[in-house]
Order: sequence, then structure tokens, then C-alpha cells
Amino acid sequence: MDSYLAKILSLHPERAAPALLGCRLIRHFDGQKAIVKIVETESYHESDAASHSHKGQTKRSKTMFGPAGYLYVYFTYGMHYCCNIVTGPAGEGSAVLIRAVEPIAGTELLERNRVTKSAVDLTNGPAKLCQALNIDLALNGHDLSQPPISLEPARPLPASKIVTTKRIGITKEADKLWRFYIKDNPFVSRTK
DNA sequence: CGGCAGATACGCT
DNA sequence: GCGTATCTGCCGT
Repeated sequence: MDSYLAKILSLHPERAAPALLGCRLIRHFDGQKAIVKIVETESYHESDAASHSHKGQTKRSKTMFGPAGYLYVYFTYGMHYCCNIVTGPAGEGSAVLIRAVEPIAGTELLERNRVTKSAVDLTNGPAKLCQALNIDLALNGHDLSQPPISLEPARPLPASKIVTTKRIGITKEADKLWRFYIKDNPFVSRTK
């Protein structure tokens, strides 16, 4: 794996999450590929009561305790999948939730997976992007250096382009400023 | 465009 | 049993 990317992924999720903004996910579909840019992330760590890893390793959270650079996919609300990138050293339960992405190439491949009324609706939420990228539990634990989904680094964004806020949709530890998004990007899920 | 209810099933106590 | 790292549609401005 790219050494710069490996360095980002080795960080504590509070630092890895903003560093992953701008990085790309490449999703292969039958020899064709779609490329998306990560525009919104959240940090989760075992020290944090809102994290699936907080109460120790379980069948669901097992992937979070593995090595960095793997995909952690979970199912929630009876119908939705969300995907995370595992960070930090193996044995530590930490990951970065991908909350929104911007399609860069192969948008038509994503549109096959998800019907929408507007362009931003395709990928401007964690469950939406999983549907568009066709990510489900079968990809839990997938190595992101390999197809059919891989992660590519980007140059770090200037601090002026990164907005830091409270996380969304949680009740515990709701005051932590562990959500990060690219300023003025139209695909960010919720701007206040 | 903003707020709210309903859908729906799995992990964990 | 119960709560959930969400989305959608439907209602009101």
C-alpha cells in the first residue's frame, strides 16, 4: 500500500478522519470503475461511548479491531448499511465513518444502483453512498488495497477547507467535535 | 425547504 | 425486549 496512505491510516481516528477528506474510493463493477471523492467523515474509537467498539470486541465490531486499511460495514435501522475505514493499530477498535462522497467518474454505474431525484441525492449520506456503491455485509473486512473497492490517497487539504462539527445521529458523546467535511462541497450530508 | 413519523431487523442486555 | 453512526415520503409553510 502507498506509504503516505498507510501513514494516514495509522493515525488515531480523530486525526485520520480529516486526513481522509479528498481521498478517493475506486469501485469496480464488471471491469468498469466508478471513482468517488470522500467529502465527509466521522471518527469512532473504543474510548468513545458512541462507538460500536466501546464495549470491546463483538461479532459485529470485530473488523474495527483489525489492522488499518480494511472496510468495516455494518447494518442499521433494519434496512441500511454504512461503511467505515478501519484506522489505528491492530487490536485497537477504531474507524472512520464515510458519511458522504462526490462522484468523480463512472456516475452512471452508481445510478444503476440507486434511483434519485437530484444529483446530490446519489451519495450525500452514509447509507445512500453504500447503496450507490453497492456495499453490503459481503464487503465487511475487505482489504482496501485491492479490487473491487480500493482507496487512493490525495494531497492533504488546507485547514481552511475543512469544517469540524459535532457528529450526526448519535446521542452518546454528542459533544465531541469528531465530524469533518469539505467546506462548501454540495455533497456534504447536512450543513447547518 | 423544514419537521416529523414510519419502516424494519439485527446486535446486545 | 429495546435502541439504533438512516432514509423517505408526507405534511406544513
